[in-house]
Amino acid sequence: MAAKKPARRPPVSAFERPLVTVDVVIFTVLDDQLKVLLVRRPDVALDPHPGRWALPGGFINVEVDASLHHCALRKLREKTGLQTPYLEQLGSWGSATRDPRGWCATHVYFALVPPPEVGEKTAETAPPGSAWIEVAMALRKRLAFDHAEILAAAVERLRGKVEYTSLPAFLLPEPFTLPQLQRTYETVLGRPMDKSAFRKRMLDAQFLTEAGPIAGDAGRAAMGYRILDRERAAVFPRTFRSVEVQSTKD
Amino acid sequence: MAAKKPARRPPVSAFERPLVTVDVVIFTVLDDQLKVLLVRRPDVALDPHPGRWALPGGFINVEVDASLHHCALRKLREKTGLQTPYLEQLGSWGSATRDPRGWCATHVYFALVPPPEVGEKTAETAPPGSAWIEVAMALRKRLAFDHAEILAAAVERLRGKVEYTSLPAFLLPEPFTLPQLQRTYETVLGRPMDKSAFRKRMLDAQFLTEAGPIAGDAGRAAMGYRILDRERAAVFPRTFRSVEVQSTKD
DNA sequence: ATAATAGTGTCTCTCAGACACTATTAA
DNA sequence: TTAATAGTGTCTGAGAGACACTATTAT
Repeated sequence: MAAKKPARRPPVSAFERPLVTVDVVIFTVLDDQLKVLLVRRPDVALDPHPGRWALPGGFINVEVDASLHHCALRKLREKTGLQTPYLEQLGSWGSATRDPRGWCATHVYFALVPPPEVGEKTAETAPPGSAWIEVAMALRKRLAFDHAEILAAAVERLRGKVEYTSLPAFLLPEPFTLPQLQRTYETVLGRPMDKSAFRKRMLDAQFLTEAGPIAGDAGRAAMGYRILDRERAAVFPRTFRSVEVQSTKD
Repeated sequence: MAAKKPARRPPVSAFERPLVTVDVVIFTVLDDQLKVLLVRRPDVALDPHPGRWALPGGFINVEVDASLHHCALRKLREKTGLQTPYLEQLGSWGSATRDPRGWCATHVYFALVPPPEVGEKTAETAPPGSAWIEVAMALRKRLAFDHAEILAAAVERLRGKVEYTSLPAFLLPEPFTLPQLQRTYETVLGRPMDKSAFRKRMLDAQFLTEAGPIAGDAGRAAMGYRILDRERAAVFPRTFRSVEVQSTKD
């Protein structure tokens, strides 16, 4: 998609154009913790929030980005090298005051990726200037712009959808086992789940396909699975623990 | 929120700024049909889609719009005069090709409003140049830009959420009765529902408050209700007919 | 054999739907 | 008294959770 030089056109709108950015909230599960990829803003005085942690993102490049979605994929690729993440639009945040440089609207995506490959111990495998940070800790930091609010919304959306979808499967490298998947659910939701109910639910939802047994460090080998359709998550007919969720409403 | 004249600033981004618009998908139930408010684009040659039906919306005005949300509220107010609708962000659509005038991103909101007040027969009470159009018919029209795709996404989101939330309550003028609310659910979803299960579900969800009996045209008067919290919809622990929804998956 | 993990069977409780029932109002 | 609508009671079936059970592997 070659971008042509914009030809001369009459002005299409009397209004000043806002700044337009795309940010990506990239989640993974690493060391049994839900983590998010943050980048450090350049430590120069003319940057809006020098040295602060921020979500990866930046201005739309109308010359190379065919669409918002492509722009998000590009930024994700630049940060993680990944080609086929789970990527979903989260929403947009725009106001006169959220960026000191002017009226600015950002389109936010959220991505689920498997943890980075590591040599020995899971550690600093993030690109330079960026880091995988545990979500609760990230929320405690004073992030740049309104990124704390955006991150909170992303975490809420993730936790909410995990209650009734197969989203955590996208946080694992394939093939994975059902015990690994259950552990991922438990990490994201922060509570233990019943093994039998969990397995029934996953297998009944028909979104996995067997990929041969996988041996762990000890005990019986477990069946490996792959996601049938990486384009969309499976939706379960009920949420987990719907009863308790209701009763805690009071 | 007085907008000051933008002072001279150094350029903050080397990139050309995209066009930024806000569109609103406004739903109501009128004559037992789910309808959407559409506006006719001006019938002049320099308009991108002259004479076509489109979603109400337009460019952000950085002088008057404090935020995207305020912009959506303004457009809604301009079209319907309503102050307290249910308003939720649907998503954003942006690409190099969706608007012939240039790279354009639109932030789409969807609103649920009670039907317009009418003198005698429900009919043309929409503002000039606009009309309430039944959703299936609107989807069949060749709308301006990618508004057909956006409308389809809005309808899908609405129908999806209606299965497990109290959203249809925002389509009725208050106070309303449970039979009226059930009829609204049935209109939106296009299928009949069981009265007993419906009532149990609504009352158990604790989002309504009694507002005195309301007499209909015939038969016993029904209890009127108001929404307790107009800022958010109630979420039910299960979807309606989760069993059948599952079985139709095959 | 034992420890460790994977995977299954069974019981119970809750809730949604089906549907028949009662209640209230106007003519 | 009847028609029309509002509202309730009761039964059933499906599925989630609890938890005890069996299965498989390495040492």
